[in-house]
Amino acid sequence: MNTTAAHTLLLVDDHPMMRRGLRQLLELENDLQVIGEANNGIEALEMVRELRPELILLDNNMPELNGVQTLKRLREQNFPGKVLLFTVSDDEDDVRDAMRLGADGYLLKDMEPEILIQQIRLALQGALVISPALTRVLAQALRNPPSASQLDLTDRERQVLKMIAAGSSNKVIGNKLGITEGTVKVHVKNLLHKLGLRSRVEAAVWALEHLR
Amino acid sequence: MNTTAAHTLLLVDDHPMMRRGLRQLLELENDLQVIGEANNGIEALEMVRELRPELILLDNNMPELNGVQTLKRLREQNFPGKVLLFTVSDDEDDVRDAMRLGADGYLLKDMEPEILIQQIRLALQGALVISPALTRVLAQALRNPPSASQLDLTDRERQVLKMIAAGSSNKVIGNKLGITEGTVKVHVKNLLHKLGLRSRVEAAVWALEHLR
DNA sequence: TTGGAACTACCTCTTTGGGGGTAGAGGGTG
DNA sequence: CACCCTCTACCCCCAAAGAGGTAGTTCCAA
Repeated sequence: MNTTAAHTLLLVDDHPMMRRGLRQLLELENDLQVIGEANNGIEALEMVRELRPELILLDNNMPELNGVQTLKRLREQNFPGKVLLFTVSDDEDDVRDAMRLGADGYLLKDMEPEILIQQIRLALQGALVISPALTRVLAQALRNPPSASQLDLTDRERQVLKMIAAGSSNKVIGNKLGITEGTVKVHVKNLLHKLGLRSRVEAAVWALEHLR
Repeated sequence: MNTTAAHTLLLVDDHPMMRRGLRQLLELENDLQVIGEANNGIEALEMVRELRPELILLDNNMPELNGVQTLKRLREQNFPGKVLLFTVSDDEDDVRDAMRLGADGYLLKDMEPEILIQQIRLALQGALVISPALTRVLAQALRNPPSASQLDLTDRERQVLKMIAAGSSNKVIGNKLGITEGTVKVHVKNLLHKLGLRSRVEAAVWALEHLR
């Protein structure tokens, strides 16, 4: 035991096995204490209110509420602790959104466990920790500041986008939403413009990688 | 120690942290011994030749060679051990392909670790182990036998499919492949028919979920 | 109250996509 | 050899997608 109390951590990941691996890894360190695990963003927000962890390890790819969206909510609620994105995605938009929303770090899951421990300690000391593999992505993100990202889509556009990603045609989408095909085309047009994409296929791919 | 030697296992997953969790979990059991870890299908095939494990835990979603494709290669090489798919995907086609290719089990990553141990032991005894959550999917798969699945696509079709999933138009694909747009349309037509899909968007989604 | 954003609907226009067909060249294989 | 598969290329035809525009409604905030 150290003279200071152990730092309290919350793990957020939709894979129990991943949480298991993390917890067992972290419990070997006596200055780090996992005080909770959440399956998704919604659960995480609830647990944060009760447990007040010092640091949250946040997966990005989760159902209900993804990591970036969870981070946004946390900051809106003035959560005072550290938040580290810990995910497989090295997507430029995700990284940029996370940084803009005030993440304390962005670590990739393919890193060595020992490095992860080290980075968590640095983050707890107030450092901004980023996987070295992301330097190119960060530079790129700085070079393209005018990217809108999913956060600027309207509800309707996000709804249409999800249906595009499900493979639906404009006509089918219109029927399901109770609006005309023409109106759907307007939403598609606008959403493509906001995201800087050129076709619904690109939109579908983008949606699968960024939504949920 | 038991009177019999421990069973030898190979872990195949592209996430070091997931392997870590699995290994630490499995090492608590003295009848199970992890003798190797592979990052992807290619590595797994090499390690199998050297290590001859009794059982392989195989993630499906991996770069280079996915789980189902790795299973196919293993069976072609007459690998005598057990092979369990251990993945997040409950996709009907993946499950069906795995079963057709002679998987000894198909387990979902959201299961409880204790259950996983138990299922591995059953598999080693020769049982066919399936996550209960897959019963509906299995029934569905039996009801739709005429699905072709990715395994029947030609190399060219798979190549075109990947470019569709990258958001490329037929014209762009043609340019990149050095063939006419018309020929690309032929490949798209054939590939859509083989996969039972109706548009390139559906194909893109399918590709993202099944390829790599 | 004025302004703006979101959602809706319609218009025209061009490009792209997808189904159907035929067919030739090259590579295996029974 | 004949047969089959793959890849290539072309044809026609029609549906779908996407870019551009105008414009009405509602609702919220300055």
